[in-house]
Amino acid sequence: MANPAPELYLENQLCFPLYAASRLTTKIYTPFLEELGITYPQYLVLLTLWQFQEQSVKSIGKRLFLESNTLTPLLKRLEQKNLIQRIRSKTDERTVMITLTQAGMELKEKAVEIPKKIVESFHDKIISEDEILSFQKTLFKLLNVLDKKVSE
Amino acid sequence: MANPAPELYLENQLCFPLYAASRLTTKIYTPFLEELGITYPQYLVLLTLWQFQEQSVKSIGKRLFLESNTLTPLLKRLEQKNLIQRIRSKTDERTVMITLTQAGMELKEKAVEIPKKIVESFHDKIISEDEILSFQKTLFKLLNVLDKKVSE
DNA sequence: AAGGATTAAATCGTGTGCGATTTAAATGTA
DNA sequence: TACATTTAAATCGCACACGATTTAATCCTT
Repeated sequence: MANPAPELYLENQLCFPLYAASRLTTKIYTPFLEELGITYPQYLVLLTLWQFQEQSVKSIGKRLFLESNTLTPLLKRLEQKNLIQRIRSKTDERTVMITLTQAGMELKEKAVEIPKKIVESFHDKIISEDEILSFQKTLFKLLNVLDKKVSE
Repeated sequence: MANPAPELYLENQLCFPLYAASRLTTKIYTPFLEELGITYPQYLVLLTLWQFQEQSVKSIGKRLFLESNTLTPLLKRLEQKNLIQRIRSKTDERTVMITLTQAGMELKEKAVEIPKKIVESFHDKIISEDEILSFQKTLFKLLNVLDKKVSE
């Protein structure tokens, strides 16, 4: 038996390279985010707030595919860093609204530099701009399909 | 100011959809892996052992882009489930060799069914087979570039 | 052969992820 | 209006990830 079960080979998987690439890209972000004193998931939460302003925990979760069990502690950490405020809604006491503090809003100015630096550090001729764009397109399509599958 | 800093939009990021898609695909695997009594990272370790046989912790880490701080506790859990053995090498006492137990080898027969089931559950006409293949190709290229960048 | 440098695992602490459950508020319906 | 149902956060426990450090063994150079 030369090579049984090639369907189980790492290089034939889709999930494994997604998993590995996700972790490695996070690693690329880390030194830049350390300068802002935040982690990658915390950065994602701030991205949603910078882009969409005040939001409930639920709403942030929908955008990032996360739930309160992950977000609540993470948001408390952002609150302790004085970047956000957590305020229980008066009209519906079940929901907690998240708003940026002044410091949270100001952090955006520093964050704007990050994507540029990341892209610069990626001047690698192995992958063309076009290839990345069509890759990104499929990635978002995949994300959509996965989201539907998971919530079935 | 209509729409400041579009470079910070979630939909313009590459890392975010990777992060989300990775987590969602893991979620798709979970119910299948639960039947085998293992987690997704544990499944990946078993994949390397099924494919490449006996290996050191280091070697498994190279293939999965993980280090001993993650692998050691994970491997101890696999050992407790009686799926692998951890044996310190006689020729180089620094390295720990990981081998499959009989139960670990036999689990492969069950695992072979998983990729089929996943693919089946993905019969979604939004993404063609070709698109997935070229996506996978770019993904592995990206993984390569990232790995180089990270280890710089 | 001695001693510093390197290497492989392990350990430690912090921060996610997430399934499952709990708590409390709002909603729907008889 | 009562009361079951639904919903939003929070809580709990477990398993990763990973930076930083420690421990022990091997290698390298003189």
